[in-house]
Amino acid sequence: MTSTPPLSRSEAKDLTRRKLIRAALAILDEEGEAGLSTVKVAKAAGIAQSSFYVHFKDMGELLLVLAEEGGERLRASMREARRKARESPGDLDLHRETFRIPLESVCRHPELLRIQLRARHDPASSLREFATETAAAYRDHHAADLAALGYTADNERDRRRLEMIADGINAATNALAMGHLEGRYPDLDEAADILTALSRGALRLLRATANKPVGEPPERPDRAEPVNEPPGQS
Amino acid sequence: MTSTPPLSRSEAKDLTRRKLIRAALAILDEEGEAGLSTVKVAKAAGIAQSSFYVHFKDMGELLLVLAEEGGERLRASMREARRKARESPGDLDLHRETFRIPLESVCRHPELLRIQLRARHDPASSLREFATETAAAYRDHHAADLAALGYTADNERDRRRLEMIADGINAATNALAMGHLEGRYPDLDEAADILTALSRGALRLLRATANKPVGEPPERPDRAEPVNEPPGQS
DNA sequence: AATTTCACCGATAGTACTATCGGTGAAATT
DNA sequence: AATTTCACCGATAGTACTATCGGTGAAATT
Repeated sequence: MTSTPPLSRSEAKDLTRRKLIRAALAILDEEGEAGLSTVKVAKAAGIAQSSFYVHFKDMGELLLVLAEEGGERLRASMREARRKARESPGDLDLHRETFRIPLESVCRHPELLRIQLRARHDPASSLREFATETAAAYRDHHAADLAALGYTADNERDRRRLEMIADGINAATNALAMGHLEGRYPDLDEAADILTALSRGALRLLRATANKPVGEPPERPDRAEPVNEPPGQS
Repeated sequence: MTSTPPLSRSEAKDLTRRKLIRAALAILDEEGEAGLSTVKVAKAAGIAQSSFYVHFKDMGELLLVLAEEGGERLRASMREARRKARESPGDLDLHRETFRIPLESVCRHPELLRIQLRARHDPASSLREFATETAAAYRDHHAADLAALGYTADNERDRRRLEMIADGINAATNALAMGHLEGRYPDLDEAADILTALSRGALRLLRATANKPVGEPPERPDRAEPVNEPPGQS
C-alpha cells in the first residue's frame, strides 16, 4: 500500500531512533520511569534489545534526549499559545486570558506535565533537572504574565511575594489542568476564571502593600503572635 | 549504658518490625520508591534480607503499612493543629490562621508530603491510592475550612467552583510548603498571607455570584464573549 | 566489481533483586 | 526438665535487566 521509497541507511537509522523515542515516551507516560527498560523500549520499537545501544549510550542518555525534546515541545507550545493570544481577543479579557493560556498549554501535552510532576520530587529520577527547569520556566512564565498585568515588584519583599504568588498560581494551574484531564473540571474556561480570581486576590495584596512606604514595619499590623522561627533547614 | 530489660520474643519482633518501617521510610524519602528493596531495607534495619519476610509478605505489604501509618500521622498532625488553633487566637486572624494550619501540618512531615507528591502521578506506585486519598483529604480539609469561613455553595456550579478553589489552594499550599522546606520562602507566615490573599480573591468570586439570583446569566458581567457551555461532564 | 561500513542481530556474562527452604538457638510452653 | 515455637540466619533458585561481543547482510564507498 504505502509507497516504499528506498530508505538510505542514515534515514533508516534516524527512523528507528525516533521509534525508540516515541516508544520510551509512551512507556514513560503509562508506567512511569520505573517501567522503562532497554528491553521494553527496544521491543516496543521493534528492534533487538542490544540494538538499543546503537542509538543511545544507555537509558540515561535516552532520558536526557527525552527531556530536551519535551522541553522544546513545551516551549513551542507556549510560544504558539502566546501568539494566538496576541491575535484574537483584545485586552477586554486580558487577565483571564493570561491564565487560560498556560492551562491550555499544559493540557495540550498532558504526558509532559505528568512526567514532570512525577520527576519533580523523585530523587532517583534522571529527569529531575528537567522537571526543576520546567517548573521554574512555568513560574517565570507566570511571573512575567503578572508583571505584564502591571504588578511589578520594586523591593525585596515584593519580589519574593511575587515569586510566591507565581509559584502558587502555577501549582494551582497544574492542579486544575490535571483535574480537567481527569474529567473533574470539564470546562477549562471555568478553571481559568478560578485562577483569575485567585490571582486577583493575591495581586490586591501586592498592590495594597506597594502603596505603603517601604520602610514600614514589614508585616500587617493585625497580627498578634510572634513570627515563627525561620525554617530550621536541618 | 542503657538498661537492658530482657525483651520478650514478641517485644523483640515488634522492635525489629518498627526498625524495618523506620528504615523503609528513610529510604523512601531519600531515594524514592525506586530505591526500596528488601535487601536495602533489611540491611538498614540490621537483619538478614530473608528475615524481611518474617514481618511482611512482600514489599507491597510494607508499603501499605507505611501508607496507613503515614495517613494516621498526618491526620493526627491535622487534628492537633486544629486543636491548637482553637485554643490560641480568637477570630481576629481566623482567615489567615485557616491557611497557616495546613501549611504547618504539611511542613511537620515533609517526607510524607514528598512521598505523596511523588506517588500521586506515578502509575507504578503502590502508594498511589494512599496519595490520592491524602490529596482528597487535604482538598476536603480546605473545602471545609472555606465553608467554615462562611463560603457555602448552594448550587451545582458553586459546589464545583468551591472544589476547584480548594484544589487550587491545596496545590498552592503544597507548593509554598515545598518552597519553604527548600529554603526559598523562609517565613511560613508570609506564605500563609499569600494563601489568604489568593483565597480572598477566589472567594469574592463565589460570594459575588452567590448574591445574584440563581437564574441569571452565570458569569461576571465584564466578560464580552459568550460563556462556555456548562460542564458537559462527559 | 571489490571492499568497507554499519545498523541490527542472537548469545551471553554480570548485576541486583525476590522469595523460598532448611537449620539454629533461645524463648515460651508443657 | 523436656518439648515446642519461632525470629532469624545463610544458601540458593529464579527473574528481570544491562551492556558487551562476534556475526551478518545490505548500503555505501572505492
